[in-house]
Amino acid sequence: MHEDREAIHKAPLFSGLFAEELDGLLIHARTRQIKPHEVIFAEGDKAGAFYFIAMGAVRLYRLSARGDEKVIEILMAGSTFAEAVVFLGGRYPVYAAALSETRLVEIPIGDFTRTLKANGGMALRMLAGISMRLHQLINDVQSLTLETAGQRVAAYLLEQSPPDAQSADVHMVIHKNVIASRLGVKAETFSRVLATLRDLGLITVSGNDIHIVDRPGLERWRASVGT
Amino acid sequence: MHEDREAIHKAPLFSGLFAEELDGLLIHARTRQIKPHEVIFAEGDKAGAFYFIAMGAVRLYRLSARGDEKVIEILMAGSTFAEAVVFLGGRYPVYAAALSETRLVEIPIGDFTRTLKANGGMALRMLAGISMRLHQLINDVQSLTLETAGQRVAAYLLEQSPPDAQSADVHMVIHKNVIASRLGVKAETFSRVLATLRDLGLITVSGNDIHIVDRPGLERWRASVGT
DNA sequence: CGATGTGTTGATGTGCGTCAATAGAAGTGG
DNA sequence: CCACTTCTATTGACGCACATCAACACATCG
Repeated sequence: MHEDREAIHKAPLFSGLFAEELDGLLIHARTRQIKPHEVIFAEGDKAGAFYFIAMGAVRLYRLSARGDEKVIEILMAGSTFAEAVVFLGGRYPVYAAALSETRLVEIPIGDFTRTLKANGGMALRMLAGISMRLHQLINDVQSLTLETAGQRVAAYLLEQSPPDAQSADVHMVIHKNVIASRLGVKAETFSRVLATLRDLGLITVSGNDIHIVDRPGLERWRASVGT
Repeated sequence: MHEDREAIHKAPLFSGLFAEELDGLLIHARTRQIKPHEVIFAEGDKAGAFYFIAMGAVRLYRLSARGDEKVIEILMAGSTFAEAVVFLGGRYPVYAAALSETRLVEIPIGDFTRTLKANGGMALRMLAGISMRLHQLINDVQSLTLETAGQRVAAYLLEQSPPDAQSADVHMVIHKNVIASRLGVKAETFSRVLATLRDLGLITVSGNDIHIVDRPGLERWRASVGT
């Protein structure tokens, strides 16, 4: 049926569904091809669907009154987003835009509620997924208020690499200003932090590839200084 | 059965339950009396229960490595909290402490999952509740990164009063440093912002009571300046 | 009435944003 | 394949919003 049917079935939210249930959900689904920077939906838009990312990447963000942007979340292929919108009065609470050439599967929320009610397991998986994002946001709030810019950047590098490694490589697929905004930091500051980490011999940078030379050292730096 | 049974039934999460279902959930519930400042659970504690506030108030917070505190949420009587913990690997992601003399109903999560699975409506209400808090946290993240301290304080005053009123009264039941932390601001700064708003004739302050003299003016101040 | 806790106000410091200039990297077209 | 534009990233100089440190005013309470 859908070209991305298999990939969709692997998404956490849908993984427990029977084939027929999934097909039912996808009956009215359609594929959308999105160009880089193209806006998928705007904050305040009437929400009629949620999305699965078959290919590409998406950023969710908010705009301030003055037009400044804060990236709330960066999503890669295989993720779903805006599922929770079903419960938020039918308006999207954020903007969504493509970071690169992206293929989305747009799933109308139509009778999604009914599906959820009928399928207890799916409701639980959705609760699990939303709870994790809740937890993530709590972490964000904490680090935005209690940690320095340096600590947030260090934390980002650390969580992008396996916890128990002595050294590791981080490949930044997306533009640095997007990552910076996600971390609640200006691009310039992000750049400066990487520079000091490089000068300390904790990392090496070449283009979009960061090599963490001394992971334990980076952890220590994060805990102690952060500046 | 439970002395607070009626109040519990009014909580959003439980309002749709049949009497027997509620009773089933409360079989193993017990009441806890908590003194001001007493810690209910700590971050990282093994999570065995969630809570209903029958009386009093509770703050959820995080601690930084240096011991600084950020209040994530302030909860009043009639609210439930830590429901989502069922889906978070069994550890509380925050601290919880009483703000005043407080009576809690502690509900073991034991067969909560089973109840959820059986009762589709309850799962949906829980999804709705968690989604709202998700939305709230997105707002927090945005205002922490894109708004000034003054704007956050103004926003707080505005959301504590009816939207369409010309003037209004805000009674601050809890200590100002707790509110300040909730807003991501130091107590001194909170105090200073209130002082400038007073000097501008937008509010008057007497003890824990704030009178908003000119709500539209406060909205305008928030939008324009915030400093 | 001292003691302890909570809020206000002043003086000073600083982390990070802002503004600006430059260097690369990448894409475009002849 | 090379000029030319355009975009992203880096680095420096500077300023400001807010934190920090500190002194004081006022409560409340034993």
